[in-house]
Amino acid sequence: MGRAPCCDKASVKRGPWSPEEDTKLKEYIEKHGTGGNWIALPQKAGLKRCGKSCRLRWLNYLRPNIKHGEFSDEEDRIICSLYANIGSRWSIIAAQLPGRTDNDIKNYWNTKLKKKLMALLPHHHQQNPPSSFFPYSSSSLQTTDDNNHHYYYYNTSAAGASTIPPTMSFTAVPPPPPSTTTSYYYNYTTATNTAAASSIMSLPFYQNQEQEHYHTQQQPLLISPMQLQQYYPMFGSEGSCSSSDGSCSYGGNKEIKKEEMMGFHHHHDEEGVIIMGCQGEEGINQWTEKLDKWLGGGNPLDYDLEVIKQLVISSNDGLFSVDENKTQEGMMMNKSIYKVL
DNA sequence: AACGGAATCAACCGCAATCTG
DNA sequence: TCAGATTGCGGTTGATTCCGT
Repeated sequence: MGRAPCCDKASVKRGPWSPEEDTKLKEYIEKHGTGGNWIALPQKAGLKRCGKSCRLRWLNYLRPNIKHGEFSDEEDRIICSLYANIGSRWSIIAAQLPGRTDNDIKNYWNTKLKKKLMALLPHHHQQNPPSSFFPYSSSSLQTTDDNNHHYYYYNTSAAGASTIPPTMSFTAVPPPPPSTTTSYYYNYTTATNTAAASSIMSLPFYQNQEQEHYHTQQQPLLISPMQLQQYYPMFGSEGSCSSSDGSCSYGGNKEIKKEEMMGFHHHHDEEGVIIMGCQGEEGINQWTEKLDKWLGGGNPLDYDLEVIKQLVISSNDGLFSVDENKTQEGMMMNKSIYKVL
């Protein structure tokens, strides 16, 4: 037996709501509540509408304290930061924006905010977008900066998670190393639960346009450890680093001695990627110092802008032509990277 | 003024999760 | 425990408005 339709489509009204229908629905709910049963509500309220339609109309338009109109810069920042961390889970994002509905935010993102961010992108990115499915798939991302430096990323978030996963991580993968060298990756672990995720809302996500081209080949495009500690206090992972010669190289041209990695939490994940982390003020300071040494500094706030840009251009929504060859190339690159670990 | 394409956004659709008897 | 009912969500559609020519 198939699923019963939620209502008889032939006998219910569809399309835009009239002011009279709005009034009926509003008055009924204000007087009786929803009764926990949207399916039965339209009949009780004297509406020839599907229960689903009533629910949508109430939640998106009629309920009290709905905010309409322009989104503020702060709201933009919140949306972008959350999108960068949890993807297109509009209901969760909407929960952080009082008065905004998931539908509103979704529409705003798809029609305006995404384009706004795209406008900040370097031209070549728009012409040759990298392929990825950040943040909830296990796939690679390749991109190229203005100096024709190549970057490879690997997202280690759980694929297909229906709720915020216990941990989310994003690993920046430097360019493939020479075949004889062990590669070094580093990783930032983020939110542990919805409460932690909600703290993302104040995460600064971008700086002005002038700052967007700062990075060099040695700088993965991520938020800084300082930011991480500020917003994700639980940051850190456990384990130990081991490799055949006790050292790791970064980007194929920077050797990181095993001793230098001591003092940080580090381990290989199931894919063989070295995950590093730190805890406490001292750990953060050490981490920052090491990163400066390993990576050559840079403005940490710019990391977010790049992450969000990658999200925008990788949304795979048909706005951009995805080069399948590059996708495959990126995947193969990552596989080859794992092999040398 | 007329037309066509782009932009906007309310509403719908289908699926998965959750609830309930 | 299970099947059907209901809810909630994200993707998509299509009517309307806007804007450039």
